Amino acid sequence: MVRTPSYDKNGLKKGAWSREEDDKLRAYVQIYGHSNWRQLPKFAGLARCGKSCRLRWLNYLRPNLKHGNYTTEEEETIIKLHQEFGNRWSLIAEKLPGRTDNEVKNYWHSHLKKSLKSNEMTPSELKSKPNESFEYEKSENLGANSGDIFPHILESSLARDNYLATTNAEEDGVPPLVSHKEFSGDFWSEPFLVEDSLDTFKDEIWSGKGMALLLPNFDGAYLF
DNA sequence: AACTTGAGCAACCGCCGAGCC
DNA sequence: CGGCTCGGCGGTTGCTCAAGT
Repeated sequence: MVRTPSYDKNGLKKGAWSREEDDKLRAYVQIYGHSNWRQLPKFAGLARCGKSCRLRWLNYLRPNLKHGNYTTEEEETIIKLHQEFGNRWSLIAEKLPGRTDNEVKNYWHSHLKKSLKSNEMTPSELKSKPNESFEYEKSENLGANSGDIFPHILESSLARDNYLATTNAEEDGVPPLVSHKEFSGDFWSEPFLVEDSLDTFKDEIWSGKGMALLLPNFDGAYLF
């Protein structure tokens, strides 16, 4: 389900994100924010491009994200908004709290698109006939009323929940990240550094004369 | 049991527009 | 005004795994 990690010619890592990288990115963004995605990986100690970090944050690490288990209401909203806006996934995702454009897009392509292609029924209509067999795959030419699509979707959602149960950091026995507010106070003698001062800050760290930057890691701490 | 196929989804790629100099 | 940088977006790809043969 994830790409094999590899390195490009610039030494930047590509492919699946490791738990450690997730922790680093989450910690950094929650402390500093993400005013500059291009510079972020450098300061966060990640061998990733800014775009990759941004995508990972937006699609997976951002707080309040929902995964899997699309409700009938959400499915209907997606269908309705897609009719209205077309492939404007970010626009559609805005109307679905906790959902990302990437997730909506994937859900559309893997579930709703082919469902609607062969069946004009709404999700609620389909769910009201849960015992009908799932036939549309075998009978693409049958058109409307060719089968029950959504039981298949729900089954898939449950499968994804199982997947999440084993990969979700919090459910993995990892404590939730301390919020930015909780870091204020003793954690930083200088809690927030503006972009300009970061370079100096970093230089001092690398030269060994500065203080160590401790970012929270759930197995300890990151030391720059 | 071994192999094949297809679904599902995370992540990458390339383009575009906004903002800045 | 033109060039550059950056963030955002949509399309596509690569990989895993479950189901089917």
